[in-house]
Amino acid sequence: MSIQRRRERERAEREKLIVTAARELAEAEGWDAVTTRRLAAEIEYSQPVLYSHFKGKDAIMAAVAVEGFAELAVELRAARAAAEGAREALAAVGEAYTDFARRRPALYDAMFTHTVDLPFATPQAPAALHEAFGELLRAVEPIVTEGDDPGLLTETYWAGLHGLITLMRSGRLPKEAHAARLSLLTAHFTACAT
Amino acid sequence: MSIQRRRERERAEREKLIVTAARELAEAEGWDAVTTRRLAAEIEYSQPVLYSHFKGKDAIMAAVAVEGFAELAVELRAARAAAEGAREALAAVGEAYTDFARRRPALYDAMFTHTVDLPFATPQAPAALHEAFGELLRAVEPIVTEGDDPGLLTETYWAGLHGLITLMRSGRLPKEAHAARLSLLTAHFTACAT
DNA sequence: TCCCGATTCTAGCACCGCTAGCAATCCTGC
DNA sequence: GCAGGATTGCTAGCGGTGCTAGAATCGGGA
Repeated sequence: MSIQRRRERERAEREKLIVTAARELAEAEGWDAVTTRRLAAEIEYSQPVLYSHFKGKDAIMAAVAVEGFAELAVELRAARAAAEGAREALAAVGEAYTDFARRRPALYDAMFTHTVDLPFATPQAPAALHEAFGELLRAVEPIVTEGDDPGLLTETYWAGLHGLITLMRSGRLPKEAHAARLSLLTAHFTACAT
Repeated sequence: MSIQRRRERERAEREKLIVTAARELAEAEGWDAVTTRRLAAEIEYSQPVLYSHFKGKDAIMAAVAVEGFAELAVELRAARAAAEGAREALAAVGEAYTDFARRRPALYDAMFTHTVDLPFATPQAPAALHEAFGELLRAVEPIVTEGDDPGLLTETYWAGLHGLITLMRSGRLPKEAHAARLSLLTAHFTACAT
């Protein structure tokens, strides 16, 4: 009876331990440093236990990514709540988004860059993912002009943010002008509105 | 004398062979299939010859990427030349860009996604890279409103295109609405201009 | 106390990028 | 024509990867 419960609890704890260790290792040294051997050593278990919890390394990254979506949603919401007008809110959310990516590059990679076996653009996607996208949506909605689809506009704005981040992070865009590019992007999405 | 020449020529031919084989293999089966062993087998030489031409696998990818930049520049120029007005030209270039990425995903990855040891945002960058960016710039320039920097605006528009492509390719954005998102992006960059 | 089942580990597979050191080849000078 | 020497390309191997089969160990129930 209770023994079963205890085992399930311990198992859940160990799963959490794996995800946390993977995330910390990735944030400290990048995902390349997160090998199954290294991760196993970190949690002080042998390699195969990882596979009794997750299908493979990708699934572990996916679990880390889901954590990230929840945190991103919180940060975006805070940024939007702190801003005054609609334009300011969008700018604040854009800055919060790129700031999240800058502060947590490994987490961002798991969420948006790495190939990871998560359902994305479907209702089956994790709730945290929908929440994060919803925060973006709520920031974009007020500046939608008639005739435009809010969802599509949000996706497009999101793509702009994501493009800025990835191109900058890979050295393809100079870091210095990031703020200028970001405000250009936001300005062009809010222009002609209101 | 001439013997030296012949050797240099043969060496250059083999180098070209490596790059071509890498590109074809990548386009046919993706970059994961391009292992040094596989590539060596493809060119019918042993593995270490690759390292007498290139510092490593990344350098081979970089060489493939440079080929891609040249081709992209050509396609963007053609699209711009075929269009009538400034807005139509930008839309055409945007479509040509995303179409290039759709038709040549592996090439696009080498150019814009993969970490590759190429100088990018500096004058030392390959000429083909500057040409490709120049084509984008020439499409954006006519729609720049006063006060905005054309270079920065081009970078921002480029980031939008790149974000749309990568998020769509990784399944994070549904493929169906791509055309709608692309025209939204272009519209928001041309709005309030002229 | 003993046994059985679940759990965890050891050992190993096939692959990766990359390199040291040897063998064969080809050009040069006698 | 032929030996000597540099160059070239090969074989073999290193340390690493993700992942897994099967042995061993541990815990709970009879």
